[in-house]
Amino acid sequence: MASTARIAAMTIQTRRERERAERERLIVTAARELAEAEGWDAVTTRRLAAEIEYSQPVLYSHFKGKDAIMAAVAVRGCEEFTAELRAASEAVEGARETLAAVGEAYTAFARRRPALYDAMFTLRVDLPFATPEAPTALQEAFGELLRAVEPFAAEGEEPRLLTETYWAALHGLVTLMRSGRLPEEAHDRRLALLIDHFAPRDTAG
Amino acid sequence: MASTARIAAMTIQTRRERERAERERLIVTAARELAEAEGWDAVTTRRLAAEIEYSQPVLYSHFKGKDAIMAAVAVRGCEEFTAELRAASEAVEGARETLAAVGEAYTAFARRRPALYDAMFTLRVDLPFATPEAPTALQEAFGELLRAVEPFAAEGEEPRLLTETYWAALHGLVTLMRSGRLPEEAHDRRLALLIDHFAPRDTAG
DNA sequence: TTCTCCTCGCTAGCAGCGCTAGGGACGAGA
DNA sequence: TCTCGTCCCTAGCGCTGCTAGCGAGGAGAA
Repeated sequence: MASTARIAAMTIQTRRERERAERERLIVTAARELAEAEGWDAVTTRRLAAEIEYSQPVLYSHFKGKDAIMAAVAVRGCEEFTAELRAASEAVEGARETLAAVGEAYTAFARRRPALYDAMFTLRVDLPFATPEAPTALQEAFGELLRAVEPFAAEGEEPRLLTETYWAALHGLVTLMRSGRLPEEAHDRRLALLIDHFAPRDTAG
Repeated sequence: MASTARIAAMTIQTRRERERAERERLIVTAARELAEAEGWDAVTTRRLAAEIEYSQPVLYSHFKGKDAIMAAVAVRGCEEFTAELRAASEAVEGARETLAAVGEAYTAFARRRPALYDAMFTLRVDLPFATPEAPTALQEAFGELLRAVEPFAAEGEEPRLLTETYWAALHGLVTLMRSGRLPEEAHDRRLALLIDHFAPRDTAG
């Protein structure tokens, strides 16, 4: 009896935990969809609560605050992002082609999923970066960039730093364009220039 | 009599316009100082109104809204920014050294005046960019960059596009670092790598 | 000089934000 | 069946950007 009672208690608890986890996923998905559809400004706690058909305080029983929800969306986004970079790099042969493919995949992702990109790389969000505690997905995304850039690190250049620089350049292109500070129409040519300068046509590829 | 009356009216009107202009400058300066001291989040209309010792609605008689105030701060910032880039480029000789000096001045400005930099290049602000209507100061800043990058445009490369690309790279370095996504400590080395890739050591400079 | 009008800056308030305190319903376990 | 504990909701706080509408005070006319 005692054992069945404990088993029953455990199953109930298990079910509750399962339901809670499900609801948490629901929150993250809703936040992401709302952000992608109408931008992060439209993602208010009230709106999000209405979307998941719960009251506002429920959000705070899952996440510390709005930032934490955005961070969760960002982590999910990183997984997709990594997959796309990987697919792009695996679809081509040669170091130069890989660098180009990754660069194109990067900017394409940012333009296709601006809200996701912002959560990951633009907005202030309490996610650890560039430390061992950084989310795995994030580290893997950086790893994909690293694999593409590494072949072009000259003697004595640290591949990590070169990758960070390439990443920064891609990020700059994307953000300046998205904020209207660079005209969209020349994006492909700017990207080509960038790639040319990291992978000169007469070397390595 | 009629003419003196009209002259008197004109001087009164002139004085008022002068006072209005002065107050407008006061608003912009206060906004800038507050932003530099405590960040843009601290620049609320109430706080700003208190700072200039007027009530909130006065702000709206000068500017359409908070965004317009930030845009005004940004324009002022551009003037300083341009001056710094110019000073940096004039202080050195040689194309490569100029490119490096401008790059360093750029990132140094962004790190020393983060609030100003954000208003100019990061935050959403209704300033026209990359069009003939863009503020003169902005166009001059770009011109300084262009002068530095131009010598490194290869045959058939458009200097404007190459400049935009270099700008984007600098912007990416700065923003990723400022948001904690790139470690500060390696900034100089990343910047050096970037410059190396835009001005190869065995050419032009 | 007096009166009228008009300009200008104020008080007060709106809708919406992120976030939280506290109570009430409902189910679990005795 | 009763009690206890969990969970979620209502209501509200202090803040945001922004605005309507009034009242004082100076400008211009008589």
